[in-house]
Amino acid sequence: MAAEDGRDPQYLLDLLWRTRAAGTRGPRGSLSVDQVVGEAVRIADAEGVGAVSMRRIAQALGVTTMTLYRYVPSKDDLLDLMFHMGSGPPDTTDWPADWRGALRCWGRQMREMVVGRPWMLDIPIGAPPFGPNNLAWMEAALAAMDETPLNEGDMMEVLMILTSFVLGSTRQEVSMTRASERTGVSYEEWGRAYGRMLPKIMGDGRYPTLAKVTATGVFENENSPADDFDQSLEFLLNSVAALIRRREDEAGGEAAD
Amino acid sequence: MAAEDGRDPQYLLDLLWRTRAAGTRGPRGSLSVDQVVGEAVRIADAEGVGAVSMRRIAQALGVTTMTLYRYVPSKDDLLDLMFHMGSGPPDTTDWPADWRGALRCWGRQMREMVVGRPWMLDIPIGAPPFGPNNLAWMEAALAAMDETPLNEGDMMEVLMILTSFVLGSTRQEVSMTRASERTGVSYEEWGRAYGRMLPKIMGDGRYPTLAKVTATGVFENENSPADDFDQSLEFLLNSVAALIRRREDEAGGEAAD
DNA sequence: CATTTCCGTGTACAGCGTACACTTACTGTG
DNA sequence: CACAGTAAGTGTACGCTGTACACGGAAATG
Repeated sequence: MAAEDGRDPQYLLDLLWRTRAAGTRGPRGSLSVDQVVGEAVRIADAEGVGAVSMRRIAQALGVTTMTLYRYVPSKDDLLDLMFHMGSGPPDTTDWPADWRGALRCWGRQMREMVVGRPWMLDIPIGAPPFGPNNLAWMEAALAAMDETPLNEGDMMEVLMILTSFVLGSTRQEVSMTRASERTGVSYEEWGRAYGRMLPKIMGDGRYPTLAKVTATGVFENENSPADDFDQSLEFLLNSVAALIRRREDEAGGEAAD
Repeated sequence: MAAEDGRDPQYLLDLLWRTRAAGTRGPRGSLSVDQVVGEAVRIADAEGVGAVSMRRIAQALGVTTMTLYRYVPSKDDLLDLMFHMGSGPPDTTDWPADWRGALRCWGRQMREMVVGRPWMLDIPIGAPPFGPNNLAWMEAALAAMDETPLNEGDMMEVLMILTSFVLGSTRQEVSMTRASERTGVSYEEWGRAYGRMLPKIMGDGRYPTLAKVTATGVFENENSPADDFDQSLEFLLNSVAALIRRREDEAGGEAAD
């Protein structure tokens, strides 16, 4: 059956959306895709994505390894599913009504989610983010901007920029904390190793501006990652505010037309 | 020897910067770290990071597998090195002198680099980006902003936001093109599969805003990825310009003080 | 009941990263 | 020049990975 091929985009989408046909004949399966992916997520939460193996999942589920392939076409697809389902939808219950407050909550919550599940950043990009949860995140951000005079193109652009920023900065943050964990010694040790490197950097004249900037002590700032994140997020929200103001002016001009 | 441990941050930094002690006794090695990493990069360029294995590299270099471990402590570290060296420094020769033009070139060139080496996005984050090439990229952006009234904190923040944006949006772009490649059928097929999905999305009422936005046909826009990127980049540069204007005003106020 | 369908299993294979013990060849020192 | 001392490169081996394939048996339909 061609539809069983994991490479068929339709198949992966069906997997994501639980819309698989599911023939009526024969015995019912004892597991579900959610159980398989859920167990994989549990393992990744506990020991990182490197600890996720088909045998391991199967053992935890009390079945043989090959059984899993009745529910998931391949491990690559399983990883895709883990990414799509591991995120979960945003929790919008306490969000304020104004666009800026809502987007702020959106960004913060997204950061927290990824920081809490850093293995999501390790999953190589397979399919574009078209799962239910990803769409829910998109929906939340778009809904926040719906009341503004931004047009659809604007909204998509802002969404894209915010998403990139959140994932990118979180990625950087995780790389730091992980470097400490992996080497067993913390921030300070890394800082000292880096400090030993700095003279060479300064010395060889290849990075004059960087040398100047580091000399002012920007790297020794003691802000928490969350604070740094918030600050940059406000910067971006300011830009969005400016864009909104521009669109307001345009609308005003049209109305007067 | 403790320093030989790949987990020592100092060791990795030495590897990055080619500052290893290199005892004088005994036979000289026939290879170099650059050769090993270079071959790994060549394989990744040709067949993706998944095709990079120690045996494969060794074979291409005409040595046994275990020989590689004389130059590189582990495959994880090799991947780190690939990331750090695969990027190469930016080419600033044709960049304009004004900050905006320079940052625009910086962003575009960075995108092109990653699009040309998409496997860089597949390497799980190991160490923070403290290699010579990464610092060169930082230096280039900071140098562009050096003439502006931005303070050091501003500059680092802008650098961080721009980097996140470039990597994040490129990541998204690569995920799209790769999904087509992996499934063997192109954009259109994915579009159709997605189109078949859309009614369900519209129907279940969970994504009203998204439904509204997609209905306006934003997704059918035929802009090239590069155009979309440029547009968002300009948006961010506008924000930087606004920040610069604010700092100018502050400086003016101080001067009048 | 007969038949179709498909779940779950067992075995097997090719490939992976790398620990370890070893030979070999080179180099600086006595 | 001879002799350590040192490090380069090799070969073998182990435990792990993802998954192809063939099979037995249970379940639901006609």
